[in-house]
Amino acid sequence: MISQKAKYALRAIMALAGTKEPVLIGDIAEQENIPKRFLEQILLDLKHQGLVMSRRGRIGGYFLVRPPEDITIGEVLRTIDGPLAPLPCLSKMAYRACDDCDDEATCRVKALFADVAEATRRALDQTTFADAIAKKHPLVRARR
Amino acid sequence: MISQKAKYALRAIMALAGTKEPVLIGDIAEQENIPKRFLEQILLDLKHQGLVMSRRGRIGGYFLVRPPEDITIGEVLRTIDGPLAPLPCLSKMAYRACDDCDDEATCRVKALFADVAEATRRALDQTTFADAIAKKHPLVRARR
DNA sequence: ACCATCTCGACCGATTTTGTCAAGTTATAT
DNA sequence: ATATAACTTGACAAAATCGGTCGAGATGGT
Repeated sequence: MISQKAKYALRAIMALAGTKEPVLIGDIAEQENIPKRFLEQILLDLKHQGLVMSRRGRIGGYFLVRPPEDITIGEVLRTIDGPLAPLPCLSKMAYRACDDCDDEATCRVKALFADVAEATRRALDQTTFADAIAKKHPLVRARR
Repeated sequence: MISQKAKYALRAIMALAGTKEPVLIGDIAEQENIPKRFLEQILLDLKHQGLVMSRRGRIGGYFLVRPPEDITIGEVLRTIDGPLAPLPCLSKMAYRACDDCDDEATCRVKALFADVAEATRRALDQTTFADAIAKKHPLVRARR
């Protein structure tokens, strides 16, 4: 399960996907029904990660750095929820040894999850926001 | 990331995979370095789910109901960590509407995750414990 | 210079995670 | 029979995470 925070982040990005003009935090919050002060944090995280940019002052707001078809779910989830691998030792982007693993080379848990981790990584890093917008209505799904 | 509890459960099952004789909780706990009282809870959950059975009294212990090659990671993870879909509305086994979703049919978040959910489900439900034991050493991995 | 807006860090209650413990109940070897 | 090793249940609790709030300040268009 993804976190509520991640869900907000995804919705915020989709709210920005329609326009090139900066959008106010307040407008995104209202449109997507997200607590404003919480959304501020989220957008800040996305900004630090380089997914969005902001302009200050009057007529300020947030906007996407790249077009929606170049942004993957994986990037957003990693930014908000942290590593997406099932085990720290299987994370490509944020490798970390498991606390209780003495010999990673022969760890059966790691072996068990190797293919799973690869499959989910591929899925997450291949799905872009263009896909979501394209198949807005499940009944008229478009194949990529 | 899977929980520590799930990791314990997986290791416990692998500890049972070698024999048909009942294995003592204490022995599993010691061998796999799992807190005993905690492991009791975990095994109980697995038992309620029908993955393992137990015998009481002297010469008691736990043992697998099915052979390792018929037990998938998905079953264990669902038992211990709950639904494995990224969104409640995408769970096949434990469907639940998202709290904040007014129209599921046009929900862009759901659309975004449709393929991801399917990919991870397939991976989790196709990987069995036989696979893990087979490729204990990553260097001599066997293809299924 | 103004002021809407973004930025930063601290804080906070509720829930989940990761266990621990006590008091039973059950089965079986002897 | 009965002692005993083992399973079962439920309550409890410290620590981490989640979901969100708040105050004060920095920034930049007009």
